[in-house]
Amino acid sequence: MTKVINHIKEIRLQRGITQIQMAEDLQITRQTINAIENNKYNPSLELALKLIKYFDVPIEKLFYLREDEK
Amino acid sequence: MTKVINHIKEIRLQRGITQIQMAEDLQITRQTINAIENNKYNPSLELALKLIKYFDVPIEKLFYLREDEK
DNA sequence: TACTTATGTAAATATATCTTTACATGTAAA
DNA sequence: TTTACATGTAAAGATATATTTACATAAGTA
Repeated sequence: MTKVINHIKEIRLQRGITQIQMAEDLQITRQTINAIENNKYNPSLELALKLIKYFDVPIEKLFYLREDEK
Repeated sequence: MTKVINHIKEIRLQRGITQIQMAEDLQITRQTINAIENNKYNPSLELALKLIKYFDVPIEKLFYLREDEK
């Protein structure tokens, strides 16, 4: 079973940005950021592309696939 | 308004792969491939990452954001 | 203590993504 | 013409993604 892993929280903290700031910058809700950081669900492709642009990092620094048991 | 543009059909045809072949390789339905190629909806992030891996191209060759009127 | 800020979380709701089944069209080959 | 193959499409249903509103906690500070 394949899962998407994200490193949004680490990168956000490295840069000293709050969830609130991110939510405002990206025009989404803070709860969406929080849910994604805490792996409640994956962002849509559109939001993922915006996140890549926002942090200006190559995609593999933010997201990658992991093969899991079950 | 932001839209996700994809170049899956072009790259698939360049490589001489059918929708049916892709669907089998990626373990999804042919209708999903077709719908994405014809912009009925965007792939999930998980499927987008699998597509990048499948074609072995940088993400910007497959997907990018376009700012649109309305 | 009281106040503020950042974060985690929950429920209800709306919309998006994907599957299954099915039918249609176009093209190329026998 | 008939057959096979690739593609487009539609409806119903399941699950995922995202928003809104609201409440909670922890840490830092006045």
